[in-house]
This record gives sequence, structure tokens and C-alpha cells, in this order.
Amino acid sequence: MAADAVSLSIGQVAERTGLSVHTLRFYEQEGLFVSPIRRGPGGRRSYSQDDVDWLTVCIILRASGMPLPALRRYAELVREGAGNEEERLALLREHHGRVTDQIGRLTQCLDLITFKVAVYEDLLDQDGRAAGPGRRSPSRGGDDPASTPGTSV
Amino acid sequence: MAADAVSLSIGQVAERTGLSVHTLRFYEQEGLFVSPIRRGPGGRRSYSQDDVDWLTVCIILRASGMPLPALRRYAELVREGAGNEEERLALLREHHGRVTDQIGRLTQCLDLITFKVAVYEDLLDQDGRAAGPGRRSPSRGGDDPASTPGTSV
DNA sequence: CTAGGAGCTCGAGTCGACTCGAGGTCAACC
DNA sequence: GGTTGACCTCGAGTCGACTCGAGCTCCTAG
Repeated sequence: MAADAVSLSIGQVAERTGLSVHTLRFYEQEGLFVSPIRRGPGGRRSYSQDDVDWLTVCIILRASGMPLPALRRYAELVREGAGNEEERLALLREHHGRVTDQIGRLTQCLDLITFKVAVYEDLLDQDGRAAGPGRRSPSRGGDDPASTPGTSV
Repeated sequence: MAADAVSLSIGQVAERTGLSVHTLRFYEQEGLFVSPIRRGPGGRRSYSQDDVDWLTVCIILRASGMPLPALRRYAELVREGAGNEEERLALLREHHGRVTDQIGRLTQCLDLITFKVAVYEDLLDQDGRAAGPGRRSPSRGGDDPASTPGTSV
């Protein structure tokens, strides 16, 4: 309704997406855009608001680890128009699964890290309390005190 | 208490860590181990249980995105022995922050993906209900129906 | 009229983290 | 005594995703 056919230069798009102009050209050549980027006088790229919106989606998908080939495929499907929604859905669902898994994995890792941080905090806490500034507890074998918790990993 | 000084070959370690023998040698040369790997007859590597435990930690830190240089630094600190616990803690805390951020970011991304999946599910659901197997809704401009939700991102 | 700034193309370079291959040693088995 | 099979070293190759640079075209301002 509003926004009368904005036309942005590559520099402006770079500025508002946070991508570099290099990356924008690179993405174009990788076929990540749904519609070909129009060219203004002198062959300069001229982006529409739709292009920027699409880029925003791309950025989010990339940030969640979707590889460029998948992104390209998704762009292709959208470009082809209606009729392939199942495939788009499948692609998105697969990515959804991956991201969910990744969050799960990271959360598990975080547990270990949190545990180790706690161990070191305790250790330093005791140290600071028992003796002045100095070192202590040679431990058994030069290993780190915050080794794996009893519960497996 | 138990486990009388196990000594594992590189192949065995590869098997139980899931890393390749190539990667194990590579990690060693990158200085990721706390103590130098001992060599058996014929110059063959012989890993202790401690080495494997340490590797397990490394794998988790790597899986959560810690770069090799940071891992090397951590190994160095542990190798140096007691006295640098503050630095180890700082390193772990920093990584903890990164992982937390990453999980946050992924969770946000997941929201968009979930939204898009829902849009396509609805769309296909309606389609299947309204017409038989066939295509519909040319939408405005060849764009995808699941564009960004009203709420920013 | 020239200097600066934004764009353009095309090809090459970088970075992190592996991954592979060639060529060699050694012990065990048939 | 020949053939596996697991191991060794060292250097090179790969992959994904940018990132950079050289050399060029425009346009605008001083």
C-alpha cells in the first residue's frame, strides 16, 4: 500500500542489511535472489524493498546454519511460483529440525561449560578464603580440576 | 581407583571418540593435548585414559564452537599447572557467554522458521481442502507467501 | 578539467578445520 | 618369504563462504 517502489543502491542495501557490497554481489551470483536484480543507468544494481525483505530472510536462515545451496534451492522454488509448496515446506521442516537439534546440542554443551565454570569459581573462592593471594592444590596429575562430572559427559 | 593405566592405540581412540586418526594427529600437532602423547615401540602413539577424557572435553567445546586457538590456549593453561585458574575461568566464562548468545540467536531464528512452516502448512491445508490436487493463489508478485511476520524480523 | 566517490567485472586470495595421499616401518600370519 | 594391516611423517588438497584487488566507467563538486 505505501512505499512507492523504492530503489536502493548496493551501498544502501549493504548499510541496512549489514552485509558487505561484496557479499551482495556474491549472493546474486550464487543465485540466492528470487528475482534478478534490476540495473539502473550505467549498469548499477537497483534493489527493491522486496529484495531487501528477502535478504532479511536469507540472513536469518544463514545465521541458523542453512548452507548456501539450500538457500539457493529455496529461492529457486519461490522463483518458480506456486505449485511447489510441498517442497518448500519440506525444506523448511528439515532446516527446522536441524536448528532444533543444534540448539539441543548446544544446550548440552552449555551444561558442561557451566559445570566447569562452577568448579573453577568454587576453587578460586576457597583459595581466596583459605590463603592470601597465592597458589594451592597441585591436584593429582597436572590435570585440570574441572574434569567431566560424574554423569557421563 | 580401577583402570590400571590403559594404553590405547590411535585407532582405538579414534573408535571411541569418533574422531578420525587424521584428526587425532592433527590435534596433537596443534598442541591441543595437555601432556605430550607417549610413544610405544616403533614410535606409535599410546594414549592414556586421561588423554581420552581430555579429548571428550575438547570435542564438546569444539561442538559448541570454540575455535582451535582457544582450545589450545586452554590446554596450555592446564599444562602449566595450578596458579592460572583465573585465566581458565575467564576463558570458560567467555565461551559460556558466546554459547548462550548463540543459543539465543538460534532460538530467534527458529521462531521465524516455525512461523514460515506454519504458514505453508496452513496454505497446503486450505489447498487440499478447497480444491483437489492442483495449484492456486498466484499471490502478488511471485514472492513467497511466508514472508516476514508483522513483528519486525 | 580534474579529483573523489560509488559502482562495475573478473579472478584470485584467505581462513578454519580438517582430509587425503604418497611413501615408509614394523609385526604377525599363512 | 610374501602379504596384510595398523601405524608413521610430511606436504598438499578440499570445502564453504566470503573477501580483496586491479583496472575500468560514471557522475558530481570544486
